[in-house]
Amino acid sequence: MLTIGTLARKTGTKVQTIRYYEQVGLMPEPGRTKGGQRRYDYAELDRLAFIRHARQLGFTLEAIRELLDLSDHPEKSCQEADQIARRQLRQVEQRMARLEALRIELERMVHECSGGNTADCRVLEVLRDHSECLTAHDEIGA
Amino acid sequence: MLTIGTLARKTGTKVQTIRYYEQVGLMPEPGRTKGGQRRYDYAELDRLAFIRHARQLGFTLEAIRELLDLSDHPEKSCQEADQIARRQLRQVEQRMARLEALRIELERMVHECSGGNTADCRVLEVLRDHSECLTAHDEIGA
DNA sequence: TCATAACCTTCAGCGACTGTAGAAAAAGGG
DNA sequence: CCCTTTTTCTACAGTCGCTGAAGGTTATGA
Repeated sequence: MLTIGTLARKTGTKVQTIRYYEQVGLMPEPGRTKGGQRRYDYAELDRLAFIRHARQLGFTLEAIRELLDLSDHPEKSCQEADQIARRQLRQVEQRMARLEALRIELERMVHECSGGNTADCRVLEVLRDHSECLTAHDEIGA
Repeated sequence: MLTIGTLARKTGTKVQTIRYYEQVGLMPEPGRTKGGQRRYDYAELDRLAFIRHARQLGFTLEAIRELLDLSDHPEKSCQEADQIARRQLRQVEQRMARLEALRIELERMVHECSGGNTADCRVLEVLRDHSECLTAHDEIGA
């Protein structure tokens, strides 16, 4: 039987995060000691490791919920899990494309900065005048 | 004199967002009609355009606050603005590197999926067993 | 037995918005 | 001038995925 702290250490998770996962229904309500402390078994450790790994790959908690559900039903088709992963891959690719556009623009800004005073700072100038941008970067929060 | 809605349309911002920027001190408190509605002039339009453009380039509101402050003081050195932009560039590059690691892992997952049932789904399998990963992806929220 | 480490619940806060409710103001047409 | 519609107002709750803190209780090892 594992305490929440042990579980946290083994998975690189904060204790509060585990309780949070329980609160939002990603982790089951575990057994308790008669004093009210949570006690976990290895199935729950595996589940948490799964969640953390999926988080590291950028899956949202909602997507992880679906993946866990699929994982709990081995007779279901793999297709759904595959689609969730593909969706995630597309999102990562899109984010990368957007970041690349930003990177180019930022690079141009800092390379053109000659180091005078802000009155003729290229960085500020570009920010002031969008039309100076080469690339379109319309969406915020890439 | 521009209404908040006009300002919103001209800059591609939501009306609430403009009010939010005012609340957090990024936008000044504008003049009001005797009925209490906000009225803006072109200086405020420029300021909002600057903010939105910087947001599109991924700058945080805190960084934008600094950039606006520099922009308001043309006699200051350009160096600070340059450093903020360089910092942002580094962050973008770091995020891209992390996303690239994720992309590789996700691609491998979906390519290996053969389409059976979830019992032997590669996607779920990789998520279950971190040791199957080629790359390290330790930080969450790339 | 007792110190202290780990645990408990509850709630607030982060960043950057977004949405909603309910009311008031402005603008345009008849 | 009146009426309708659109816009604006304030205030507050919700989003995502945690994280931290306050203040109290339980478990553990010496």
